[in-house]
Amino acid sequence: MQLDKIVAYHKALSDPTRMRILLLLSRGEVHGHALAEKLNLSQPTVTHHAAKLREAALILERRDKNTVYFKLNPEFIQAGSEASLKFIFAKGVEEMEEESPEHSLKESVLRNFFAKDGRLRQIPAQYKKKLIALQYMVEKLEPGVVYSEKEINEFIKPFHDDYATIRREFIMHQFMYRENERYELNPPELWTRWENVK
Amino acid sequence: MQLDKIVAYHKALSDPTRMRILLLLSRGEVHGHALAEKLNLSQPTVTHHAAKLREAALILERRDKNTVYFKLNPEFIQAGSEASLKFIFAKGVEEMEEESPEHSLKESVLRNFFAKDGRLRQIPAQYKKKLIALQYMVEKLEPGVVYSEKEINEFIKPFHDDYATIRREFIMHQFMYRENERYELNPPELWTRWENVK
DNA sequence: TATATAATTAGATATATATCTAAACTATTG
DNA sequence: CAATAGTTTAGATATATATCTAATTATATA
Repeated sequence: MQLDKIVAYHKALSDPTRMRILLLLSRGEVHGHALAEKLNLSQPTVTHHAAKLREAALILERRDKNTVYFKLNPEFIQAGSEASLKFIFAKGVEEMEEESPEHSLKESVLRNFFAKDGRLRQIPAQYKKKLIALQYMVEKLEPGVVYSEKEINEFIKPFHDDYATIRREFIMHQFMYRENERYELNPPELWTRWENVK
Repeated sequence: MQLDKIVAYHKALSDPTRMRILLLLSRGEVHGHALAEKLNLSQPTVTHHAAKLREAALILERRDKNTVYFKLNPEFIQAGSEASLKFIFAKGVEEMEEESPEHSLKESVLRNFFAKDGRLRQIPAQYKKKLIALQYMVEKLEPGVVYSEKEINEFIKPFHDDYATIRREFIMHQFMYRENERYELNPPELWTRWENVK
């Protein structure tokens, strides 16, 4: 299920009146007039909420003579709940897409911004290019190792004198995280990817 | 969990931006600035959504220097989902409360509105009393039996001549339901209870 | 065919909320 | 202490929505 559906599901359930309607329906079919009566609401208000619940497929209806009977659609109520959890906890299911022929950009940045001795001539001003340069450097750090701020500074200095700015950018774009002066590489899934920049 | 909490839970999840924040957090801690950047939103907007998620206890925060890191609170995300389903499907858990000393009212209505031969002198105008009279009659029907409209009319006639009105009231207040001219008693949990009338 | 009943639609109103910019606050750093 | 960076607060705006009354539609009944 995709974002919109899941949001619609929660929107349908995010109103106390609609929740009470569902509770009333849990004992069996109830018609519109009876709902209005039991909730102390006008019938148009019930129609309004019924429409919302119907759009989210949380209730079913049948008509007999003039009267419309509502009942729960339990499968969909449950399904929405499950889809929602799956969506949130779907760690990295859908993010490992492209890695496409933008290699060319990467190569040109590495060629143009880094000298033969490996020093960074200047910090790229263009966002995409800056991310490429940062990622290039950060990939030379050891995953899992905890660095002190001083060690990070020493690591950066051979690339560029303005180690403070670069260290900050490492944090800013999620290449690293920091806790009590101690720095550690983030898993690559967390990095802000230049491939994803519009 | 009570209504308000459950509604608050779904409200927190009923916005696409907040859903995307949770998705980003599912890979690990992310700080506010990075969220704003990845979602293309201003930082105040991120603060706004973070507050909503925090109020619903769906995320946790830690501060390091100037930076606030967010992460999921998975237990509460799951708990809300479960509580929500339990609430909706809690058939009749909490509705079997009172049955209190209002017996007096019931007795007085039965005494005053029904003659010794069992006929209903008149349909009570007062809502509460009308419900008492209707329930008294309807309790003489057999649960599970399917009646034709004609049979219902014949059943009512000994009580009162205006069987059409009374038959309609049976449906209206959920004592019975109707499908294709066939009438059947509803389970008592569905009846509109005079005990619950304000 | 006229009346009655249940539901829906239309339109109005009031409240809520998602977003932004600008200003203020809180640490951190030089 | 001055400047910087990340966050939060305040205030404005635009959109969404829960509710109501009045009018309309749909179906049933006399």
